[in-house]
Amino acid sequence: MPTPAAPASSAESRILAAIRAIPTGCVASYGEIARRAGLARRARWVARILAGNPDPDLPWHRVVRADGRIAFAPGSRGFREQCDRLRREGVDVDVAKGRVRSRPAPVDVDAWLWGPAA
DNA sequence: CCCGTGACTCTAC
DNA sequence: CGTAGAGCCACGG
Repeated sequence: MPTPAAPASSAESRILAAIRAIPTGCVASYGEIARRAGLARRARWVARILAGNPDPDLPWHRVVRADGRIAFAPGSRGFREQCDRLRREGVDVDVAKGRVRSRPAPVDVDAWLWGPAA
């Protein structure tokens, strides 16, 4: 066998790579990550992978819903940690709404990524 | 094999 | 800008 820590599948590893590719201070949606990994319509799968992801270095906090909302339940531990991590990176987060506040989503950008407020 | 579940998304109202 | 409903997909019982 190659390595005991080998990825479960190439698809999964592509998803993880897409998440790691999100620049600091930016966020991307589950669906966009899936799309980038060549797996359209697999947003829920991305979520499932994140839920079981053991890698502490993975920037999971940069992944949010398509509308910018935090996927965790408001007030939950994951919710607070994600808000906190994003804010530390300079992302403008509306904690009350549980949503990333940013400039209007650019439709023409190849990467559906929101930057920190220019 | 059917059914319920979930860190989702899109369309309608 | 907010809620409601249906669609979607992988997974476990």
